[in-house]
Amino acid sequence: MDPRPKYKTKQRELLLEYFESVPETHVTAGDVCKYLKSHGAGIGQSTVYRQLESLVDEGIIKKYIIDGNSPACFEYVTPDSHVEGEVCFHCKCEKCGKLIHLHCDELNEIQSHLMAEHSFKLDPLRTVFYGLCEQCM
Amino acid sequence: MDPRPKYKTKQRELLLEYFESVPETHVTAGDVCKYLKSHGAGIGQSTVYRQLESLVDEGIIKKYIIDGNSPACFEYVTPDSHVEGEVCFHCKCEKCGKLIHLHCDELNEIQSHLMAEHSFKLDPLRTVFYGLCEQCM
DNA sequence: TTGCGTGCAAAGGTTTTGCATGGCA
DNA sequence: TGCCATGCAAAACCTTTGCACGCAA
Repeated sequence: MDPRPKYKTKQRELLLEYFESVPETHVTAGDVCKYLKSHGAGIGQSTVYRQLESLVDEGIIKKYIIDGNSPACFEYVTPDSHVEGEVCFHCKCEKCGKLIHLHCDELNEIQSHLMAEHSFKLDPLRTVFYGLCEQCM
Repeated sequence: MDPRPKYKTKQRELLLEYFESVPETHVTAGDVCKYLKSHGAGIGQSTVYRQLESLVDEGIIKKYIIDGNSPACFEYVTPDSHVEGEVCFHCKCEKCGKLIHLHCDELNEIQSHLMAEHSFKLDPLRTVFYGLCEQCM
């Protein structure tokens, strides 16, 4: 969006390192704080929140709002997912609360279908499928 | 699903009346409290939250999470969207807030697909597709 | 040197919970 | 009568903000 000038700080590097070390994983702001603290590299929580916001703006990580009351989830956007344009969908079990994320081509068709037939541009970042997982059924 | 409504209380009726009086509108828990209070029928806020949760479970109202930090929105689901045997999906425009009801066989395939390929039992009552409507695109 | 980034603590706002009381069936 | 629902206040929770200090460029 806007190429805002950024300082390269130690805290920012630590965050990036952490995210790169856990690809395909949803982490919360609290997770980040706890992890860094337990590794002797504690960062102030306000810094974590502020950096997360920046990284989202820059498109380096993605923010997911799974549920209004649980904390927001962040996930590293691997460089090759830009190329493939792969969409990630999320399923949340209403019973056990488990979060499942799907990379499925067939589900991508939902987007095309909604766009073509219903003129609706689906936002995979916000949309979550609720239901029951295998164990809870 | 499960016979959720147990008692018919005055507070529950007030809430239902209110929602029926403002169809096609999204209101927050705070709006409900304020409205009822200004009409001489104040209800404890915990009751409001607890009833809202029940009504959502029963499919009478829908809950929308537009943004993680702003309060959740609720909206009355009109009875005609409860056409028998038909599954109703909901799309919510993130920009103008418009709610779109979809009765589409193709979308029913999503359920089958999720069940067959991902062992996930989709709950159409709870699930909302977020995105942008035609006008807002 | 400039001014953004950081960290601490405190505030902010929404939602949940504990517990005694009240009301439906 | 037996439970469930209610209401109040307080707690819990995530996130943001104010302000002084530190650090990158």
